[in-house]
Amino acid sequence: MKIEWHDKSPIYRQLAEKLRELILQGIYDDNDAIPSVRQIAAEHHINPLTVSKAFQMLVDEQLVIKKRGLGMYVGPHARHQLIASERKRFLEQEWPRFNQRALDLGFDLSILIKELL
Amino acid sequence: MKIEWHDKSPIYRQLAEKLRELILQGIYDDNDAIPSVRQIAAEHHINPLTVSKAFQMLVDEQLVIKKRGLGMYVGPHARHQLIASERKRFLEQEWPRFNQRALDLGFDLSILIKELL
Amino acid sequence: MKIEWHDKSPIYRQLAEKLRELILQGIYDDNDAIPSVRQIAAEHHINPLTVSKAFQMLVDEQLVIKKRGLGMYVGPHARHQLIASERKRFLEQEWPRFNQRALDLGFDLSILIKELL
Amino acid sequence: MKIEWHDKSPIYRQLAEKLRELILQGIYDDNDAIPSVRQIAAEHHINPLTVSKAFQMLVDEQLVIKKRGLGMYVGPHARHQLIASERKRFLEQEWPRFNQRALDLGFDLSILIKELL
DNA sequence: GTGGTCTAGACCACT
DNA sequence: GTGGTCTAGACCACA
Repeated sequence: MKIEWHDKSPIYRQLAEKLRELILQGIYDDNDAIPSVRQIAAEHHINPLTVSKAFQMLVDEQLVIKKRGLGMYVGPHARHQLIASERKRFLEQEWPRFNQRALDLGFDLSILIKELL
Repeated sequence: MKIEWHDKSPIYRQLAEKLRELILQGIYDDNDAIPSVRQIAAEHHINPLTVSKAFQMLVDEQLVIKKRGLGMYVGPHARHQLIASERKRFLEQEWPRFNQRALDLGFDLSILIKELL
Repeated sequence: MKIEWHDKSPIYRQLAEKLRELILQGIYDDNDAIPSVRQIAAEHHINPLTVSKAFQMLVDEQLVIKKRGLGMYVGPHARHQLIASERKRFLEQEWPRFNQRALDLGFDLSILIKELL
Repeated sequence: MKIEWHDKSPIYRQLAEKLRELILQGIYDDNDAIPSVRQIAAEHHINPLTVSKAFQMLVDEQLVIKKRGLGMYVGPHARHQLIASERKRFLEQEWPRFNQRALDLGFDLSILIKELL
């Protein structure tokens, strides 16, 4: 879990994406507590405000719940919800776009897949 | 060849990407002259400096050659070079990343492909 | 570190060259922060965009690294890299060209050198 | 004698420099006729106006003489004059600058020269 | 605070 | 005609 400083996507998005990944993989399970803003900020040498911004994204997506005075917690059905929404996005957006791209470059995906096995 | 004004990616990148596409498709063939900065700027209601910035990217990638006082020309092996580099990037970066992503979400790509047919 | 306004070479190149020099001499050491675009612009009475252009060159050469929202930093091995590339260019290009030039004009370089001592 | 279109120095300067070189080496000797503007323009696919501009530089330096209705001729003492001025420039400008540059990069010119032998 | 993008308009060198 | 450079000023995202 490293931060790419040299640009690309903003730090707070990188962080949010990584937290989503941890939830998706069940490393942070439903209802688990999440490390505090300060903890994460110190660990990655990030400004705490930036960490907050990442958390806010997750709160807005209802993946994470703020408990006043206690900290952040993974939402009760966060994992299930995350898997569902990601699968939807994959099928509707990533897959067709990727498929088209492969065609444009003259690749036959079914052959590429067979080579993987 | 339209500019998406509300896109997140800057105009000059959009423009560069579209020019790459035109070269890739052979619409601008090797050694062809490319419409002038001012022409493109007028056509799309863009500032000439913005168009210049797009061209500069392509010159840096050696897809386009400047001839002083004359204008921009497609590089001698631009198309071939472009196809090669794109295919390389696809195989080394996009394909593995996409494949991993599908696995994480529990998709079997070979089944998805069969459904396409 | 002065700007030559009446020089043939553009300001942004002069500036880039001067920054390279400062890195080469170790005045800006590896990983150091570099004065901000606005600061340099104010100091030399240059437009910030012009300064940006200079920095962009250095970023492209991987001598300088951008940290989003924070500023520019000298790359981790910038100095070493700079010395190596300059020495290479000297031996491969400047030295043979200069040598040929001296021969054409009928100079014996080894005599010139002795006179220096 | 090739033209570098991809930038660097302007075409007319490149051409003038190359003509100077030919005179210096005695390929165009004193009082010789020089190929016409049109001839050179056709040979190198250059605009005749550009060739004229190069000639004008040489005329201004009194290396070349225009004979109305006849064409361009190498000046009567062109070669001698050229060698003298180039040698002067070499000693006063190129040599010290090159020497300093070598020092900055940590090269010992006298050793480099010995290796040439 | 940082840099990134875009504009409008000016002036320049080159072909 | 071509592109290159520079300015002044605006607005934006990011940390």
